[in-house]
Amino acid sequence: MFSIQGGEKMLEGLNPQQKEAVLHSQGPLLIIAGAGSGKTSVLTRRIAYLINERRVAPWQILAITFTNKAAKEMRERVENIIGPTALDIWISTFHSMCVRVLRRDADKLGYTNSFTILDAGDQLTAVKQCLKELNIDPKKFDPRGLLASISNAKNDLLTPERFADTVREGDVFGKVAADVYIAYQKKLKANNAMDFDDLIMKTVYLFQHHEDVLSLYQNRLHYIHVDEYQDTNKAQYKLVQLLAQKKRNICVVGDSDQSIYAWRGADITNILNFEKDYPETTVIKLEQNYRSTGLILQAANKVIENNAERKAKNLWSTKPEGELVKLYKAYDEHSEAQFVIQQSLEHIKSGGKHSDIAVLYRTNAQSRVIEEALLKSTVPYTIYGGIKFYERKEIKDIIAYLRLIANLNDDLSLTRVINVPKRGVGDTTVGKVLDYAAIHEISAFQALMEIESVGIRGKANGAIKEFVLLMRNFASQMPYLTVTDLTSEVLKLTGYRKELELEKTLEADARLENLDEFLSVTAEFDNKHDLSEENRLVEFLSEVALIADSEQTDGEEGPESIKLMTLHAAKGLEFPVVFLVGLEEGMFPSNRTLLGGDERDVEEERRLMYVGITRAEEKLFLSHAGSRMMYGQIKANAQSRFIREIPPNLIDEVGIIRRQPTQDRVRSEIPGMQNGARVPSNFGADPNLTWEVGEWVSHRKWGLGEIVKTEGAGDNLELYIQFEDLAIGMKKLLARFAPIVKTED
DNA sequence: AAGGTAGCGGTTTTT
DNA sequence: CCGCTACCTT
Repeated sequence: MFSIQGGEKMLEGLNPQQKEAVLHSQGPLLIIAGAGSGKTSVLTRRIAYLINERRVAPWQILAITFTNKAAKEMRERVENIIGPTALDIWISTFHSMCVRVLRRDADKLGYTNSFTILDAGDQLTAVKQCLKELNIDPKKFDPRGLLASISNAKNDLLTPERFADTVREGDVFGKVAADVYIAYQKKLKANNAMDFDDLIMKTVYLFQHHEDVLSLYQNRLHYIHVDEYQDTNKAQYKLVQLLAQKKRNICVVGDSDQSIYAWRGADITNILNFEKDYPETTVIKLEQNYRSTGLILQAANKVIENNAERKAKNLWSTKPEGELVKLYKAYDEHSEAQFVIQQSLEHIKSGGKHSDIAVLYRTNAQSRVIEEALLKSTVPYTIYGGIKFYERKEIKDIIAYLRLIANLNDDLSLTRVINVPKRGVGDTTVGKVLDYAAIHEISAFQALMEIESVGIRGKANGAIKEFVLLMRNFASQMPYLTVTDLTSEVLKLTGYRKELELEKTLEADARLENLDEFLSVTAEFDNKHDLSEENRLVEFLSEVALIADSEQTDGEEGPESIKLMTLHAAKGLEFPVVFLVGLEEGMFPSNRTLLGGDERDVEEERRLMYVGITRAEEKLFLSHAGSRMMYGQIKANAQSRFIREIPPNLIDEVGIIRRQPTQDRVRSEIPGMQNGARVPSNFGADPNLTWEVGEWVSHRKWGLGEIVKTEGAGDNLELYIQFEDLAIGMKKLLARFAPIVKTED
């Protein structure tokens, strides 16, 4: 197994720079890997080489990635070279790695080792609760903004106290953020919960304050690899530095031109300054691109050249020039979608596969129009991201139940489920319980256990007693049940499933389906974990918390479908045919960026464009729409500056596709309105009109209806309208607000 | 306590 | 445009 021939084989087909990167096995190594330069091959072969030829034990190697998907792929590829030994290599994302460290030693930081992990939604809820407690008006201080400040502070390794010190005199928002951060962190700790940023920050803190823990990992990990190093934030940077400073065999791979995560704290200077941090660094540049045809690559190079803050680099390729980049100006977003379909069909007709094709856009919302068009076509598709499985209400509910069972003192989960399904325990009751808990410094669940002293009587009292009994039962049964059985029992005994079954609506059925889907997730977990594992439930919950939703579509993805995803989700992937849609000023670069007026933000968007272009292997289609519905209004956007940055000689411009009738447009062609005019949106009926019984009107949402009765006058005029659609029936509307127009009978 | 409605605000991007 | 929230009603 450990043969020298193996070593030669490991270098097979690599260019000199790639070989050097594989063989370099002492000291810091910085690999500047351009798009499509085969960096994954280099990384995997390097790891295999260390094990096979340098006889490094697999468990002495750490490889950090940013997504679970990348970790999985890396593990598979190393395994292909050296066999199952690869399973012992510590390959994981930053976050899973930190969870593993913290599950062992979080008690040293005052948390229990079974702490729960909060997702974005939970974080926001927690912030809102803090605002309430601190009597801060969420309208004046946007909870999302505050959360972003807190998150930034954590990425910069600022504790609440240190963050407060950084707030400048007169910075009102900062002052509030500092107060909220303190309350928020206190709340999380009381709930034994950590958010995503905590996972990294607390691990760094643990290493900095517990020498023994740090040494354990420093001594064990002889070789450390970090993929996508340009995406690391300050906390991640520090973490890597702490781990690597003893053995100093640190290999980082990245491309500053593909840094697209500044908005979540990624600090491009981490990679730019790597050589300063480790003066003995060897730098290897991988500039040969093996992915794209010549003209596509030229287009990418030309676009990225417009960035001022950048280290010069020029990707080259020996591939043929290939086809010109195709540019389509569509009439509107619907014809843009039609264009994608037409071209896809053409690709199939000429012998291509659906799976060759990817449609990339700036924001998830853009997928809707394209999906609607695809639904009516014969083209199979898979959307990545978008509506997220783990963000659905029913899934969050059942997870909250499981969390509560794992930790009865988890107030955040408790408040989520105490009245789901409806038990007659409303806001008022919950408020009293929480007040009582706060005064006595106990958890909400403990307060529920002494509900008599809280002073809740009647229906709520009985419901709470039943709830407490149920939860305690679950908690005591937890060690003997698989996660699947536990989940089924919860759904049954809480009446959650029953309630949905009785609803008999399409929506309820979909929710039930999702719950069944969730049960297959638990079943998969149970297959891999023995009942004797004490912390199974906690383990399951952290696994679920760390899954990125863009990854979870994987299992069920139709192999023969075109793929729709955001540009961010496409990073690291490649496709023979790529559509970049919505290339308009205001869409991409986005309005936020343009209004912000910060040139560095535009540069980040440009890097995103660069990422998009370099995903394409053979064909690249760019498109933009002359007009587009945005926020309910038709907007005409200029073509994106990023298109203009591609030299015209690389572009093959294809004519405008004529507008096609769509249902949306039919709906706006109400008699009496000018064709194409906008349907009233934010305001009600025309105030100059009078409304009489017997007249027919058209309502924006409910369609045609007859006025059967009127009440009041002027601003208070109320119309009783019997709508044609029986499912809608009669409605009472205030004429001043109702989005209605008159029709000619 | 629960259900409905008007008003408001929001849209990046994700571990 | 859609979805969420803060009220208002029952």
